[in-house]
Formats: sequence, C-alpha cells, structure tokens
Amino acid sequence: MALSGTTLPGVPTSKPRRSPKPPERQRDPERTRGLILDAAVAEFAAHGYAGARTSTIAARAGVNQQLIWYYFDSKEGLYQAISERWRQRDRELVPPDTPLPEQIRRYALEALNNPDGVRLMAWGGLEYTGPDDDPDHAPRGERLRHFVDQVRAHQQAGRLAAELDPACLAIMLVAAAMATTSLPHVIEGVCGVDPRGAEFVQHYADQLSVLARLLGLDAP
Amino acid sequence: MALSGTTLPGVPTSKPRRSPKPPERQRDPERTRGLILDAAVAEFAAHGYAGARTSTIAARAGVNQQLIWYYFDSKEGLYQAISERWRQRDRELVPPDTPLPEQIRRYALEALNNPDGVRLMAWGGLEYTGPDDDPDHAPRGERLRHFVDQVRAHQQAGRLAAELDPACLAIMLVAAAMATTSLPHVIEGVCGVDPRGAEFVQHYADQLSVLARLLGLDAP
DNA sequence: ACACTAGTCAAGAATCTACTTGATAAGTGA
DNA sequence: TCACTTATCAAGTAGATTCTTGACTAGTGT
Repeated sequence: MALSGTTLPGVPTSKPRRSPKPPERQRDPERTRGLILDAAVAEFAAHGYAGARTSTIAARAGVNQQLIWYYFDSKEGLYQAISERWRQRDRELVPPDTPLPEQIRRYALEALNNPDGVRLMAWGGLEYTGPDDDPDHAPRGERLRHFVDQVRAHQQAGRLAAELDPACLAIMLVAAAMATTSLPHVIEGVCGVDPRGAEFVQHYADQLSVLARLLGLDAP
Repeated sequence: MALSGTTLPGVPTSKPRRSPKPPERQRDPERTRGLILDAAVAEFAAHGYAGARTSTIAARAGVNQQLIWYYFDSKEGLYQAISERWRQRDRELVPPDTPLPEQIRRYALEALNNPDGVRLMAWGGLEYTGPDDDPDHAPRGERLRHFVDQVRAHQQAGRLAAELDPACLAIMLVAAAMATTSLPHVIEGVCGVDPRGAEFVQHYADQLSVLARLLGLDAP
C-alpha cells in the first residue's frame, strides 16, 4: 500500500503550490486530542454514529480534518475513543450508598447535567448488535448489577414486594429515568411541554423518586 | 439543471447499449409499492434514518432502485410514507377498555410482535427535533392522552397515590415498556440474557404488569 | 547548530449515496 | 391495432464523505 504516486510516476514537481502563510496553531497534542474528543462527543450525541460527520467534528474542534485520522485512525476509532473516555468519567457519578430514590432521581437529572452522555447511551442501545462490539459492556454491567443488588437487599428486608424481579425493576427504572432524553416526542405529544427543559426534567426526576419510594425502595 | 449531456455535447450515440433480455416482472404497482414500504420499514427500523440506505431497501424489496423515487419522490418521502402507514395500523393495537396492567403488558410484548414498530418509535425519539417535523406527533399525543386519562381516573378513585402525576407515570411506564428494545445493551450487561428473546421479553412484560398492579392501576 | 520526530495542514483520491435520464416493455382505451 | 399512459429497468451524474498523500513546521535531544 505504501507505493508513492498512484497514477503518475515520480515526477519531482517543484511548483510552489502552497499558499504563503499557513498560520499554524501553537502545538499541544494533548489539547488537540481533547478538542477532537469533545467535539466528537457532541456530534455523535447529536446525530448518532451514522449521522455524525467527521468534517463537522473537525470544524467544531477548530482543527484540520486529517488530525482525526492522525490521532484516531478512523471514524470508528474516534467513536471507540469517546466511549473509552466515557467509562472513566462515569465512575464517580453517584455515590453508591445514596438512598435508591435519590439515586434514581439523580439519574433522571443527568438529562440536564450530562445530556450528551445520556444520548450516547440511548444511541448505543439502538445501534447495539451484541456484547462483542460494545466496548462499554462489561463495566456498565458491573455498575448496574450493584444497583440491582441494592434493590434486592430492600426486597430481602421485606420493603419491596416479593413478586418483583429486582433486575427487571432496575431496568424499568433506568429506562424510565432516560425518558426525557429517549422519548421527547412522546412527552411533548402528551404534555405539550419542552421535555428537555429544566422545569420538566426536575419535575419528572422528583416523580421518579416518588415512584421508587412508593415501591418501598427508600431507606429502612 | 436539465441540460442533456454535461461534459460532451449531444453526440447522438446510437450504440445498442442495452443487454438483450431484461426479464421484467409482472406489473403490479400496489404490490411493488408495498414491497418497497415493507423493505423500508425493516431498513429504517434497523439503522435509523441516517443509517438507512435506499439501495438496500430496493434490494430487499427486489425492485429497481429508481422505483423509490417513482413512488415516493425521495428518501424523506419514503420515510413519511412508512410513518403514515404506521399510524393506520396502530389504531387497533390495544382495546382502550383493557385493564391498565394488561395494556402495559401488551405494550411491552410489542417488542416481540412488532419489533420494527417499536424501534421506529425509539429512533424517532433520538432523531426528534420538534413537533413540526414529526408527522406522527398529533395522533400519538392523542392516543397517549387517553392512556393518561385512565391513569388519572384510577387516581381519582383513590387507588393510585395522590402524589403521582398521572402524565409522568404514563411516560415512565411507556419508557419502561420499550426497554427491551431501547436498552438491550443495558439488559444484556446486567442479566446476561438475550434481551430480545421471547423468554425474557415475556418475563419482563409480566413484571411490568405486576408493577402496574402494585401501584394500584388494576381494575376496581 | 542540526538532524530527527511528531504535529499540522491543503489538496485531493476513492468511494458512497441520493437522485436523474432516457429507453423500453406492459397495460389500456378507442 | 395502435396511440398513449404507466411501470420498470440499466446506466449514469452530482455531490457528499471517509480517508490518503505529501509537504511543511514546531519542538526535542544531542
């Protein structure tokens, strides 16, 4: 693949085909990488993988498009890189000893605090093909199993109805917590409000913690 | 734009550039339209609007690509057409006088009976920009408001906790009902089962109706 | 000083993809 | 039977999009 000229053999073109002043930026690889990653998060969150455009990412980052390939090899590589970074940031999301209704409430509030992250998670579900292509699979599973364990503990303590499968309940709560992001069309249709506005999201998050309490998920 | 040849002027090429036998199918416009629509539903459901390819749709339908433009004008027109058809099919989904836990259960079972429809709804949420670009907006709102009314009736009859906002609860339930479709990566991560398999979907749907009953949404 | 590497860029190649064009066969009505 | 419309097809075109090439420049070690 490393052949020099593709069509014409090596005519040593010495014409000065360069504009006189390419004002190159101050070099800072770490910063450049970060700019691209930030722009990529925004773009992938907004349009999903298929809808995202590398040209838009480069423009948003204010760098030359080629740097995407220099740093990340491909669009796919860039996508992997942002979920990698995601995993690291996501660890200190909610202290695990927080009461469950409050944990749930905070998850729902992520729609305000971290809309891109929630959208990435939602896109991930629709674009999901199987655990093998999902770099975030194992860590996410672990995080959520801990949540399920807490639900189960409440059940074993007799606060939550015995008929409920803790894992299913956890999934329902997570899905419900993401609704302001994943189902804005439904919400706007039924309530007529801006489903991503602070007012509604806060109200909705409160309601979700009420639901959790009604089910018996509050502290003993 | 309607100039004939772009690069070369009109040389009346009379060369027989046609293969001898294009074995044309039996003509049946209604059927052809239907084939395209079916293929489009599958493709849009699988990859979303941006990820869908008109060439794939035509191939899946077994027709010439051009027929998409002949019948639907554009990719966008085709997309509108499938949501139009959707609206009609969706009417007789669940009889409105069914008890709420059972309604919810059936919604969750749509993941098995009509996976493409559920996925289209999920894509719609992420691709949603506002009510104006959403042809399904008004009818969906109406359908769901009716559901909310039923929830409210239970509340006014004193069976559902007064603190809960019926609209929010309805949204939570709908979001939860879609989880096997919208969050397969989460489910597989936490349960380790195939989130779209019949076994899990049925279990999950049952659990959802249990939840509805626990909240007081069963018949008086 | 100076060679060497890593970071940046402009320009384009290769490929994809929605959409067009023009031809032609199948139906249709007089 | 014959003009005319409708449905279908093969072969494009235009423009977008991912990725490559080759040149150039700012740092870095010696």
